[in-house]
Amino acid sequence: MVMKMKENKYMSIYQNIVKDVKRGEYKPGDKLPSEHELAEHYETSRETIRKSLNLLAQNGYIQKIRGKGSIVLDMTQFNLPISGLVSFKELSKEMSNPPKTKVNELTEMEGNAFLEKVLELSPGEKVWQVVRSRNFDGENVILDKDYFKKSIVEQLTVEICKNSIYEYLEKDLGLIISFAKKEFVVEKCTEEDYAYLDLKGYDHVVVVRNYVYLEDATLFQYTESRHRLDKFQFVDFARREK
Amino acid sequence: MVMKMKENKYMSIYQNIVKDVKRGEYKPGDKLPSEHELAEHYETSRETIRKSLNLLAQNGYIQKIRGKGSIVLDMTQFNLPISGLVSFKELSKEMSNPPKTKVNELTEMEGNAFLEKVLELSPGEKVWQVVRSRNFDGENVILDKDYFKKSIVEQLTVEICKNSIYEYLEKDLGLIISFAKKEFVVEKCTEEDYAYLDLKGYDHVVVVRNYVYLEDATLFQYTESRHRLDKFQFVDFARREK
DNA sequence: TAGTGGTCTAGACCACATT
DNA sequence: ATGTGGTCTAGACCACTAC
Repeated sequence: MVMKMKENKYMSIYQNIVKDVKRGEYKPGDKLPSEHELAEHYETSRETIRKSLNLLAQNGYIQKIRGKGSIVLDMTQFNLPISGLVSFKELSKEMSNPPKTKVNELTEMEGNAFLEKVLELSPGEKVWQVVRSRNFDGENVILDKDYFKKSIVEQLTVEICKNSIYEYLEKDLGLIISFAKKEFVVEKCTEEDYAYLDLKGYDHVVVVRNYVYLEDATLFQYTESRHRLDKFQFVDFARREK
Repeated sequence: MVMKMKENKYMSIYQNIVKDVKRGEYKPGDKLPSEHELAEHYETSRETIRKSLNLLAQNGYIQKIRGKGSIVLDMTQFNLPISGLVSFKELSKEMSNPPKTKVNELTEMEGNAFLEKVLELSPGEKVWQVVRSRNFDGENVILDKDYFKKSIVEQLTVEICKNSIYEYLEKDLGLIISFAKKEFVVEKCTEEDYAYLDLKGYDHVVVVRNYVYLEDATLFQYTESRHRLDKFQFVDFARREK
């Protein structure tokens, strides 16, 4: 779960309670102390506590019930909150057999008609193209095609692409990813899929199209993640918004 | 987008601004009035306005930028917020050629080993099984298998299943769905898929497993939605949580 | 009746962007 | 310096649950 270290009071209280839940201090089915008690314990106001608890609810840790209290949910039911904006690196480091990444292509190019459309490029605008395959247990099962606006990401090296591009963007460039739109669809394999993936006879792939936006609402990245059918999985935790 | 009519101030302000955005009162790229101005205009406190604006941001209508203001996003980019908990009925009514639903099976049964596990049933507990196929343009492309705990949904008729079960649950039974976990995966077709779907030669389906919880955090429904590969689509809008 | 979470207020100070 | 959104406070009243 992506979570910045901010010294906000409500954020640190949130992280504190998450820790308590993970440690088993609070077990599934238990009730948290009331908001009033928590406010007293953390020496803060109730509204601040409520901010922390709302975060816990959003992320599937608790369920708040009016008149009763906040009940700790069974997070193991929601194993791996892969949902949302989690990057490949964060995802893979939780796995026992970590995958290997191979950088097949890293090219600076002008946007073609397709890219101009999906990245809202101005004519002639330059982009980085990164094509990587993800190897799990000796098989290439995911093909990631990333496109970044060069006006925002000026430099990119094979070394960076081998590790986490997002780590580079966030830690080194200071870019802040804010929201993303994902589209899931199944498509026939392309020549590129045949070239870079071990398809094992499958002739379709699950394609995840990802449009990523920065804090100032500018679109800066388009990614196509192409998964061999039998290796695709996605988990989503959705809460009814209030 | 599911949105209850509550007379909460922040909720009605939210709905008001949504209407303004949809009417074109505010256009993509425009800035909303500042929180201070909105508070004055709606004769309320700034915190209440902030609640409304946070809802707008969560649902992809605006992007809030510190020091600058709240910018209206281009919702057409995020066409159909299918994300989250939207039901089939809500989804289908937005389509030009509405699909037909056929109820293949409606049976009251005891939970087998599989259901006991996914629905956390006590031994011998009864469930409703509903098997429906969704017909788009003359082809059966989705097979929905729903399981409801009988202790929560006592009665169920073919008539209800033909329309929206959720409408019945929420409007008639007063059940409130609170959150859900979805799993996406691709699987080989079963005999049932061959029986109820027009598979057009495809031998795999996209399976969406859906675990639905009520307001008091009790699991009450398990659904398996099986989509013919070429007809599967899912859109997700994810915002980095704060 | 007492305790819980949900909403709302009127202020305060802060971090950031613009001028 | 001014204006913006982000955090935080100390209260208030309400709706719901439990006893």
